[in-house]
Amino acid sequence: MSLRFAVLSLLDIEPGSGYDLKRRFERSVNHFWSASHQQMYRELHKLHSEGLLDCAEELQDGRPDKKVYSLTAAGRTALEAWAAKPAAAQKIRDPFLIQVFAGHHLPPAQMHAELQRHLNEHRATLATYEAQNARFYQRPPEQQQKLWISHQPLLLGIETEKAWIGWAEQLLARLDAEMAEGGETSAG
Amino acid sequence: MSLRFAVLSLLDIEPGSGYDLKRRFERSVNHFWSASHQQMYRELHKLHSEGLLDCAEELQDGRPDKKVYSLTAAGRTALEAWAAKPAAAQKIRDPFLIQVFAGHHLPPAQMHAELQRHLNEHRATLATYEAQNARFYQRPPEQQQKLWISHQPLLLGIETEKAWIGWAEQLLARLDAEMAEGGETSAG
DNA sequence: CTCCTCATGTAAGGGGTTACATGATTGG
DNA sequence: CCAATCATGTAACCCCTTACATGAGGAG
Repeated sequence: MSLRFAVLSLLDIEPGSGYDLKRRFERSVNHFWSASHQQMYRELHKLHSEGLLDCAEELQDGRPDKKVYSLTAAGRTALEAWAAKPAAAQKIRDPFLIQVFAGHHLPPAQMHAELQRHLNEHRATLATYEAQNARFYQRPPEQQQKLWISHQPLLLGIETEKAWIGWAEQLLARLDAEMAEGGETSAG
Repeated sequence: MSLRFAVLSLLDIEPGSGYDLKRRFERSVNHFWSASHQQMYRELHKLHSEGLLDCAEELQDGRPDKKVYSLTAAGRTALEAWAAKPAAAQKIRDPFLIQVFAGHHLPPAQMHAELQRHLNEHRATLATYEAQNARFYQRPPEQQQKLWISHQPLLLGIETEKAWIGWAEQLLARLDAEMAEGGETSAG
C-alpha cells in the first residue's frame, strides 16, 4: 500500500514515465523507500486502471516512445486522504542483525571483516546523504522554505546512519579487544 | 531467506514449538526481526521437509499436543554456512516517511499530531528496549560474556530509537514555530 | 458466560525479487 | 565489437499480511 502513494507523491510534483520514476526514486526518496522498475510499471498500470492516473503516450524519435503519467482529480483526492491517515510505526528489520545475533557461529576475525564491510557501506551511504543535504542548502531560500518538510526524511536518514556507524565502531573495538585477548600467549 | 535463519538460530539455542517460537520472537529478537504465527508454522514445515529440523510430537493432557522442533546436523551446517555468508546492508523503509515527504498536503496542526503519536510509540519501544538491556546486565557475568554478541543488536535498536526521537523532537519544535508564525496577526 | 491462553492450521491476496525478453542509439 | 542508456514489458516465485477455523482448559 505504500508504493502507490510514493508514486502518487512524485507524480504530483511532476508527471513522468515509469523509467523517469525509477530514476527519481533512486535520487530523491531512496533514503526511505525503493522499488524496482517492474514494481513501478505494475503499480502505474494498476493506478491507471483504477482511474487515479492519466496516461499520455509521447512519441520520440531516436528513442523508444514513452508513457507519461499524471494525477487525475481522483488521484489527488486519494493522495490527500492517505496523507491524513495514521500509519503504524516501523520497526527495524535487518537481516545482518540476525547474523550478528548468531555471531558465535563465526570466528571473531571473520565477524570483524563482515562488520567492517557493512561499516564501509554505511559510511558511503552517509556520504551520499550528506551530499544531497548540502545540495538542498544551495537551493534558493524560497525553495528551501517550500520544500522543508519533504527534506526532513533525509535528515533522519543521516542521523540513523550516524547511529549505525557509531554502533559498528564500538563493536569493532570490542572485537579487536576480544581477538587480542584470544591471541595472547599467557598474560591476562 | 532471513526468517528461516532467525528460526534456526533460536532453535539452535533451545528446541521448541511454533507457538513457543512466536513468543520467543516477541521477547528476544523483536528489535530486528518479527513474524506472525502463520509464517512460523509455514517455515517450520518447510525446514522439516528439507531435513533441517527434527520434529517430536509431545502429547500433553489438559493442553493441545505440540510439535517440538530441533536442529538436525544438516540444519546446523546450513546455519553455520549462512552465518559466514556476506549480506547486503539494509536501508530504511518506512511508510511514515512517505507521509512526511508528502507533508505539504496536510495542515501543520495535523502533521504535528501525527508526529507526536509516532514519537510516543518510539519512546515506548525505547523504554522496552532499555528494560531488556537492564535485564541483560543483571545476568551473571559469565552469561554476559557468553551472550555479548547476541546482545549487540539490542544496543543498535536503542541508538536507532534515540536518533528517531531526537529527529522527531526537532521537527516538532519547527512545526510549533511554523504554527505560531502562521497564527500571528501581524508581527513577523 | 465470556474471554484469555495454549496450540495448530487453511486460504486468499498483496508486495517484492529475479530472470527473461526486446530493440534503437550512443560512446569507448 | 561491447557496453551502457533509454524504454517497456511478461512470468515465476517467494514472502508477508489478514482473515477464517478449531477446540480444550482456566480465570473472572
